[in-house]
Amino acid sequence: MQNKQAITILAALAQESRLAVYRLLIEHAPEGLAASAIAEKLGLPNATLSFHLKELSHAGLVSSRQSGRFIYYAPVIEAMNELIGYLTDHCCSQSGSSCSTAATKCVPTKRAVAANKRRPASA
Amino acid sequence: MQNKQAITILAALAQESRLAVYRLLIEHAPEGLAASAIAEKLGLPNATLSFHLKELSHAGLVSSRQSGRFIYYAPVIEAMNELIGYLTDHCCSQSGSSCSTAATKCVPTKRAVAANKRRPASA
DNA sequence: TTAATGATTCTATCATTATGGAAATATAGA
DNA sequence: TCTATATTTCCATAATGATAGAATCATTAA
Repeated sequence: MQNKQAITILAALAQESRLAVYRLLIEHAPEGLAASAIAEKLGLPNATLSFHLKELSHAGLVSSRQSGRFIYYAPVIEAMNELIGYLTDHCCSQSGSSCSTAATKCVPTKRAVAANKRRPASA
Repeated sequence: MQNKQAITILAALAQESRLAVYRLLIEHAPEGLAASAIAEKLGLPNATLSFHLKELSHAGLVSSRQSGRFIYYAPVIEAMNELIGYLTDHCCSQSGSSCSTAATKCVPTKRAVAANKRRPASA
């Protein structure tokens, strides 16, 4: 992960509405939710939600796929895993001590992967 | 972890200088570094660094301890662990699928804990 | 107490981001 | 086509954040 990319991701999440959107999408991973469903659940105006979804997409935190008149947004788990690595890697490496680090592994089950393939969520 | 706290932490890290400071401190965990050492390594003016260190402290991401004329800053690992949990918990819980999640465990070794006790880094 | 060093606060300026109404752009069904 | 629905873009306003020089505070040694 690059420095700029990490900042983009962190900035994308450092906003109340976007953080709420992301956590909502995490719950609904891997299929995701339509923009209209997100707006309803979070009580956000369409324009505001669209603005925030663009930010999240640009950061690579969510992907989108069109399905009829609906656009489904889903979280990109790998982006989060890379961010966590960027933030926690090399802990204690410059001191006499050391840390035991373990990357977060939020990996969909085989069943979930299959479901995702049936409705792919490409950016 | 509370919503507001997560946003405070994310916003603190979503800035180039602060992210660089944090990652530098992670490398130097658990003892940390003096403000002057951070400023020198990152090429930041004192006033600017002080401003950013205050932000990181306020977010609970770093702690500080005075030692003579130096103030040492060290990362608060537990804050990062809580943030990661806040961002990744309940993944897939609302869909038919499920995720295997694993919290990052950046835990100092016994030896590191002992070293930290000898030079405590209280906020 | 004086001088030197480390660190923070004050202050003004500059830059970025959030908000949401209104208009514009798809898409699907009749 | 025409219409309703889903979503995005445009835009102006408001709010927040970053920067760093200068002044100030804190600590230590002489």
